[in-house]
Amino acid sequence: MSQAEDKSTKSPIEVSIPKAVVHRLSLYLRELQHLVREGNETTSSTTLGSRLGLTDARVRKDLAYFGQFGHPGIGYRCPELMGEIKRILGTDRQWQVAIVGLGNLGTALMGHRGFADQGFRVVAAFDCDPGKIGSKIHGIPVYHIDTLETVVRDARIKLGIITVPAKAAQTVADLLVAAGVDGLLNFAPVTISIPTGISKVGVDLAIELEQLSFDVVNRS
Amino acid sequence: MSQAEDKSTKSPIEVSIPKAVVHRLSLYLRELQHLVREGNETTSSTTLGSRLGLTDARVRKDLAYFGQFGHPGIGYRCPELMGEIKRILGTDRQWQVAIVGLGNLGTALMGHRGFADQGFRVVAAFDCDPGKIGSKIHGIPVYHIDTLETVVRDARIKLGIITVPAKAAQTVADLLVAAGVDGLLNFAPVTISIPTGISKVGVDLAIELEQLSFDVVNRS
DNA sequence: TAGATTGTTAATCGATTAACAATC
DNA sequence: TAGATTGTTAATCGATTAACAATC
Repeated sequence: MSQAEDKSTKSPIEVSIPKAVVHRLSLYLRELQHLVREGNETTSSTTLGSRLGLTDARVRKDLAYFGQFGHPGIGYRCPELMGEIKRILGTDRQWQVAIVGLGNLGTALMGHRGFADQGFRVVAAFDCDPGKIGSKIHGIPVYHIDTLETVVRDARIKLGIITVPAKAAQTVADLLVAAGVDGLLNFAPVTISIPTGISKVGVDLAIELEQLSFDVVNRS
Repeated sequence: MSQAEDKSTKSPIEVSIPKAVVHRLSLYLRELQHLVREGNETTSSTTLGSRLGLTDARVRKDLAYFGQFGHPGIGYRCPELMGEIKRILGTDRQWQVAIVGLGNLGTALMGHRGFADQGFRVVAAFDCDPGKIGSKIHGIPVYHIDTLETVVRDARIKLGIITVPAKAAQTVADLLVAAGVDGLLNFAPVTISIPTGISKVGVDLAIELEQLSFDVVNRS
């Protein structure tokens, strides 16, 4: 029964991966980037864990979901593990990203250094303010939202960032999906509906402050 | 032994509340705000849950951590429940907030509507660019970072938002803590260390995109 | 070899769901 | 009363931790 167990090749999704694990994968990647900058060639689950407030067992278990990346007695080689995590997260490639809604936040995100650093390139922005359309912000062209479908298709944009007011978010989501994007990052404080097969992540910055507020009020 | 069980008054922290529960509390609050805007006076755990992709049991269980807010046969009265959640989150009051680091993101957050809507008032901003100091952005005064301690104390600022580059984040965190803030919202992509008793929430926007990327690449 | 550290199994812990008596 | 919906208990499910043989 256990004749030809396929050990080395973990093909995409045999077991479904908990969201928390994927999130920590990003944390590991970020920490590895720091470690490399500090001149480390290898690291260990203990180091990685203690820097992030996790147990060493947790780190090893998380990575074990995806394969065997460590070396007993040695630890993990930083560049190697970084490569593996990027491959798993899908950031071993460049993603073309569109931003819709050029209020304060949308405009800021067009120039957000952290996106470029991790392989996300904002290549188009959309708004309906005639004063902005046709201009470039942070070197990125601003288009009228009516041209979204064409521009998104032509530029092979696969991820969309929604920074419009809450009441416009669903409409914009529908537009982006119709234009063929695969995933949406939604900053509007509403739950948007999307077809199955499309991915979605929601970020509500006020919620983060609320979590902080709770913590402050209820700490012992 | 079970004589004088204290049933009605759930005093702060008997059992420690899972983070996930507190996060959903914010989601409930947001959804209740929408429901009220749509003209609903009451709602149910089923409605609330299905709008957020949760089971009704989950909603009731989450709320039960904090008390009995519902009415059997009727459901939850929206304004009542909103009030309770705000009280639990600590957003039944106004918080004075400072932002440190006026790059793209910091500047944008100074005018972020969502913060004000939930009771967070950005009352001071700090940078070290002489071109910005003394000016007002979105009506908020910009100070030199050297004056942080005085300004933060005088304005009774209890929450700090860090939007400086990664390498400056720890220094800024130390400054804010020394000035007497109780909580930090950190947008720099590093783990910052803070004394016990101080609260911290970290947001790395690139991580959110990485989670999206993973989802897109690994969906079935 | 001795020391370090992995990947993985078993034991623990915690969170979620299902079910239902109690209540309006 | 009948229908709706709560708060809560018990059962299930999943994630975390501890421990350790295997390996460099």
